[in-house]
This record gives sequence, C-alpha cells and structure tokens, in this order.
Amino acid sequence: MSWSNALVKEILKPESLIISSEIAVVIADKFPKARHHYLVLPLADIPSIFHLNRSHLPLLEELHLLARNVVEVKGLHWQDFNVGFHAEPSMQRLHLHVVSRDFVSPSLKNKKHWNSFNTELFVPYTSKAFEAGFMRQLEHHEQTKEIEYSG
DNA sequence: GTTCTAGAAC
DNA sequence: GTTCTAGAAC
Repeated sequence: MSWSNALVKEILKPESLIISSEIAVVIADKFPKARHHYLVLPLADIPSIFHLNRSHLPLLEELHLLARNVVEVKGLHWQDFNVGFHAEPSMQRLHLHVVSRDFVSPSLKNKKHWNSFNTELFVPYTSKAFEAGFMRQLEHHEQTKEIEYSG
C-alpha cells in the first residue's frame, strides 16, 4: 500500500472518525493547512472527483451536510471555512476539504499549499453553482478528458 | 500527500 | 548567504 492510500486506511480506524453517517465519515487532516482542517469522505470506493456523475448528487449533499455538522460540533463558524475539492487530487478516495480561512499552520509550508485552497485549484462546493457548473464540467471532462475551471 | 536535497535564483 | 524550485523516494 502506497502513500496515496493513506486516507482509505485512515477511515478504517474508528478512533479517527470525528463524526460519521451510514455512508460518509469526517476525519481530521493529518497535515492541517489551517487551524481547523477536516476531510469528509464517502465509505463507497469513489477514487476521486473524476469518478463523479449526476447519480452521486445525493451523496455529495450528504458530504456537505457532514461538513456543516463537523463545524457545528466543533463550535466553529461556517462562514470562516472554505469547503470544496482539490482540482488536482493526489490521494485516493474522494475527499471534501473543510478548512478554516486563517491558513495558520506549521504544515502550510509552501506556495503550492496555499494555492491549492485559494486559486482555481480549489473547487468550492457552493450548492447550486457546484451542481450546475461543476457537474457539467465533469461530464464535459468525460467527453474530452480535459477540464477547464472557468468558475 | 510529505520529506529530503541539489542546483538555480535571488 | 538565503530562498526557491523541481525531482526522487525501491
């Protein structure tokens, strides 16, 4: 098992789960890029955003609900967070980032780290905009094998 | 994804 | 001299 499967392995440990439902879980990012950084992952074996289609919309809503729940459970403020996916994911298993906007952390070490959450490399989950725009782009991706994030 | 580091850039 | 960048990691 290589490093790219670390998340898949992590969510098998009950002690790692902050909150969970029947189809998804929330864990703390092992290398947080801000004071608060959580990951929401489906239990289903979905490797990445590039494996999503419209049939996954209910699952995505569940991930978003758990994102809101973990912020509430931690007594934090939803408006202080960036919630979305990396456009160029490295780790196996789809994971929704829930990261506080302070970006104060020893693990935030270089420009690439910051860019991955603050440029077009970050694909925000913004409900309708996400569903209508990003999902269409995903379908486009399936056709062309190339994605353009126009926002 | 992180760590390490040689060579480049400043 | 210090910072930045890019590539290897068996």
